[in-house]
Amino acid sequence: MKLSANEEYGLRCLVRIGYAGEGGNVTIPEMSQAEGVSPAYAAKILRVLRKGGFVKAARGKDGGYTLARPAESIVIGDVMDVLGGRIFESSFCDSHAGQAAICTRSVDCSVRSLWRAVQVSVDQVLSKATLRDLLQNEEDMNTWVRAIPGAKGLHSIQ
Amino acid sequence: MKLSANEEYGLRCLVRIGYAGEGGNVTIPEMSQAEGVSPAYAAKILRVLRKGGFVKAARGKDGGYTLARPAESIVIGDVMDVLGGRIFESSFCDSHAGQAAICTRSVDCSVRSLWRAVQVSVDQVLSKATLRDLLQNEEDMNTWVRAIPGAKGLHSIQ
DNA sequence: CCTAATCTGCACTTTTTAGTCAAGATTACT
DNA sequence: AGTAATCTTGACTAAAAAGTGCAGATTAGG
Ligand code: FES
Ligand code: FES
Repeated sequence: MKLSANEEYGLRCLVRIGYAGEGGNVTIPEMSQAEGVSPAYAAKILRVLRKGGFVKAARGKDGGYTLARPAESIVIGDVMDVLGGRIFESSFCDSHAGQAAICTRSVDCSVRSLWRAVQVSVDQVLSKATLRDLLQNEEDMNTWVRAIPGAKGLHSIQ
Repeated sequence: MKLSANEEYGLRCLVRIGYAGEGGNVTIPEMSQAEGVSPAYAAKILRVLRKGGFVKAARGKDGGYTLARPAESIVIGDVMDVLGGRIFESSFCDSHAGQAAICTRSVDCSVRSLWRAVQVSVDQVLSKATLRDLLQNEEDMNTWVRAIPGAKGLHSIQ
């Protein structure tokens, strides 16, 4: 249950494009430099974001990437789904099925229930976060996080 | 942010051993059969659980695996840490640092703040779940999940 | 039309994770 | 002691994810 490289760099690139603001565009060499990844790799990640409909690219001289829509309409949960998939997908239990009583695409599996709970818990945070929320500094972000309704316990973030 | 094979099978094996109850032991061939993985792979996973201190093994004829301590004292969060690591580890931002203003082991990174929030959110569920909780059927488990204090929104689980 | 700056697509290599194999060590039973 | 059932270990192979390379397409500007 770790973040994949795709998720990490993908989100960071998206934030960087968001920073450029309406009309401002960011090129692959710029992002490569800023995030410390190779241009080729940045390009690969950007492709995923583009195919996901979060950014659009302009080719040719003076080209680069821009947000495909306003930052406040880009939900981080959706971005993460595209970049790295979900923790709990029901297909998982089908393909990784065992043979005995529990965990056999069983209608009665407590483990599956737990995964679902974890997924819901994550969604609770990621579905409320938009790119707009990330375009602020860490302190403001922490304030935002503490304000997530129903996310008690997150108060432990300092 | 997907479950790794280690996490999935590891937890399932642990549950299976838990089912055997105090004194009851489960062998590698049995687990292999039940979970639909090869004996060798089951052995590899069990080793992780053993080194993590969750199960203990008895060798020789009539050997097998037993819980190292009572199910209610085995916290699933701890098991997951051993099986697959955590979503947000502060070392991550050091090793994957970029070079520009944001995300450079920066003291001011909103993305990092979000990862922390997600981690806390997951911990909220996994630190409250013990193996005992998993040794019940899915329906009871769902009831348990809904009762997590502060986990509003999890009510959407049906 | 030419050039330089840019994105695009796909195939490739490297690294990590998943999964296998085989030889060895331990124990219960006779 | 001998045998069969069991776990233990480390090295091996296979698959997936991460990361690279390159030839091509697009655009702005002269
Ligand atoms: S059915 Fe998927 S974990 Fe049990
Ligand atoms: S410092 Fe780690 S994501 Fe920004």
